[in-house]
Amino acid sequence: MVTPDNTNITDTIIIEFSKTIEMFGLTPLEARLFTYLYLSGEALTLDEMSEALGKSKTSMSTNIRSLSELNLVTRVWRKGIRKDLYKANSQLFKTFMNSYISRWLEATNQQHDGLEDIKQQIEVECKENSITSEQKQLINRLDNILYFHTQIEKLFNEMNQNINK
Amino acid sequence: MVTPDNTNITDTIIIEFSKTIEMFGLTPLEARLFTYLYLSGEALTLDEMSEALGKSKTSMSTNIRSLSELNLVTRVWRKGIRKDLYKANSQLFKTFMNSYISRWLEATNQQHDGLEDIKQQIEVECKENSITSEQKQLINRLDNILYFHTQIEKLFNEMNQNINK
DNA sequence: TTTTACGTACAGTTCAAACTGTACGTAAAA
DNA sequence: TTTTACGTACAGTTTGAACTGTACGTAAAA
Repeated sequence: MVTPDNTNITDTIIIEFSKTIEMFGLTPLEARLFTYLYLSGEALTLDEMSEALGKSKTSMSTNIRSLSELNLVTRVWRKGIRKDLYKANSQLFKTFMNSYISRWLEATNQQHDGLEDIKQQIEVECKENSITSEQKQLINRLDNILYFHTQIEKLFNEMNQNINK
Repeated sequence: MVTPDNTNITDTIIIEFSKTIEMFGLTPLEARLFTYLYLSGEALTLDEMSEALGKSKTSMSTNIRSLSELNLVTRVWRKGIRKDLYKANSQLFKTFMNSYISRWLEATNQQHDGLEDIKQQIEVECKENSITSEQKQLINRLDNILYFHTQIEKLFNEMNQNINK
């Protein structure tokens, strides 16, 4: 090896770090794309990413959009350049945690509401008919599930506070 | 509606609650299976689950095994019954959080180690050759990534303490 | 012992998600 | 204005995961 070549090492880091990022719910390609952007340190065009990762430009477009909606990358403007430029947000912990917590809170809130609706429905039916012990048990379980959601929401709200304090 | 029929309501709960459970990284079927077990309240056989969810027995076997490895369901022994019986662990929050945190810690530890190895490798190479500014930047990014892992591990360790206190 | 009933390994199939290439709309450049 | 360069919608293709049925190993029952 005469000239120093960082390609191998960079690739290895990408593979390894992408595994961690996938834990945050990203697809393998989203993860690879983010890591590549992060390591490169600069804002890149779709064509550059496409070239570097060996994937189609369409795929880059789709995946960078996902990352953008998750607030993990940011579009950058530079005068004189017509192409879109994207860079990875560099505050890893804050960036990923905020994104992750938001998704959890949004999703659990949604499902919490859905389950509350179901509970209403049960209560209406229970007034009309007599309650079987089977129904009683179902209501009990449903209450536990609702409480479970409350606990999750509490936990993630606290995390949110801690991370942004 | 003459006879009270909980089937519709139960199905709706399964659909809704499964969405929440999927957030913990379970597949749709794993989620449905767990929810069904949880709502039924009793220990069930593979055949009963297969019948109830309309999926093959093989599929039940595979998925119940996954849930078991995640410590979300427990195998139950009852004398005189040859079939395997499984019940859902009923302490939802504790059960899911412990399972989830374990997976995060295990995974991030693993990847942390992998990245440390890469760092060693870089340091060896840097002694042999002179360090380019590009390499310097790569090392810096890698350090940030390693620190990111440290932060995640710290966070989940703290969560673990809080949940089991 | 033989027979029966069970769980699961494995190969094949089905289905959904990931990915690509083309073709189009749009906005800058000429 | 026309031309060029870009991002992306969309249809088609590929790939991998989910799922099934059969066939087997094992242990209880007869």
